[in-house]
Amino acid sequence: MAEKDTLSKLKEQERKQRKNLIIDAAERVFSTKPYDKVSMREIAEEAGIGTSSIYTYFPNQENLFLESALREINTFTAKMIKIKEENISNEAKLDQLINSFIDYIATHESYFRMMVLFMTQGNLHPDSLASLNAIMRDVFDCFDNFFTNLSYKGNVRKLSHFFFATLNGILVTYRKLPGRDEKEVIKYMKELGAILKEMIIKSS
Amino acid sequence: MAEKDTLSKLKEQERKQRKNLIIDAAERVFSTKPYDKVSMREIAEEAGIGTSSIYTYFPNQENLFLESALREINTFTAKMIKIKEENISNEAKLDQLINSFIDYIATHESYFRMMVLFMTQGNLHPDSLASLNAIMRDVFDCFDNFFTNLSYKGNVRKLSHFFFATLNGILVTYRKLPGRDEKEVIKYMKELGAILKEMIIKSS
DNA sequence: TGTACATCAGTGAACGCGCGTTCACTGATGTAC
DNA sequence: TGTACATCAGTGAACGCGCGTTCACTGATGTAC
Repeated sequence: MAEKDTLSKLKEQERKQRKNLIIDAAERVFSTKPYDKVSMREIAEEAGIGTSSIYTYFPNQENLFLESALREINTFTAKMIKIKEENISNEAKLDQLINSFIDYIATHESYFRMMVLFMTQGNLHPDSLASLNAIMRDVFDCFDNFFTNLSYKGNVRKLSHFFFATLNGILVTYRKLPGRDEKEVIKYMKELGAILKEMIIKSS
Repeated sequence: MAEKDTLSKLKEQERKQRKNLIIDAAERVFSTKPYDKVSMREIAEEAGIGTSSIYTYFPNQENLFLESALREINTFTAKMIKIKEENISNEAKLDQLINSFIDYIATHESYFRMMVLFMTQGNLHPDSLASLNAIMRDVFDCFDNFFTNLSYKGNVRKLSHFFFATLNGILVTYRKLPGRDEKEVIKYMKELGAILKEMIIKSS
């Protein structure tokens, strides 16, 4: 009985590892083009497996994309927590948070676009939606914490929503500026982020 | 000679009218589903013509979608100019501007999503890109005007960019809130818009 | 007025493509005796 | 140790679908004489 349990646990672990290998491959593909141009065939090829093998680990495309996005969001949350624990002023933390967000999303655009899609579209499978909401709650809790430390006087959660929306908006709106290269674009996005910071500091 | 000219002018007008009829049909279809689920066949059916007839007036799908979006943006710009000319305080104007933007976009979601796509994707035909940029310049000029009247002390165009990004972000991010109906969503988006207003007023 | 011809918006059917997904099958590995 | 069997991850080929677009053609309208 106990042996059987550990055996099935091992199998379960193996399964998770292989899922992760596929997600790794997906991540590599996503970094080269917008998510909606990415096909199951391409991810399979990058992972070095047959296309149909993906379906041994993921029931369908939505699920693979979502699990991939969730892993990515978790990575970012970890980054945020690190910033929170740094030994610098709260204002400097806010500054770092904004700039990290911009840097991170700008280099992980597919995930960002995917998340926007998931949030906007609303056709997600209920389970998927629940996972996504749970992870987003973590992100917002993290934001809340920042603003509470800044002793913001209004509704903290609402400010977090506003904060998130503004950063999303900056990224969505100015990702491609005609005639400017990536570096310049990111620089400009950070300038807009600085306006956000100033406004929040003034409101605190 | 003169007759030929007027004749060809008439033809040109007719052509424009028919293009507009197709765009009308497209608008109706776009109001029922996200733009990326809309097909040429569907627009043709709504317009009561054969699918291939669309190609008499538009070279391809991108062009039809873009012209449709441009017409829509112009409508909104006209709305903004109307607000600007109202006989109310500058703060009230800002308030109206934000709320109109949210109302308008929330009920013209396809166009909004399309615009986001056009701006984010950057694969547009150069001519299309030029048209889009021209129209966006008008929009930003309009915003600039508002903020100049508020005697904003910083870089006005940059504030316009920030303003636009934030509104976009609010719309993109909170369009579908799980468990809330459309009315509640719009109300919440306006609450977030109010935060934006407060912050801008404080910065002026 | 009547006739032959030109123009051109509009058409339905078909083309070619890429996609997500399924399915019958393979072959390596583990298990039982 | 050897043999028969079970399991199951992995596979390539195929299915079915919907799409944007093209193309040869039609038929109404206008023009020339």
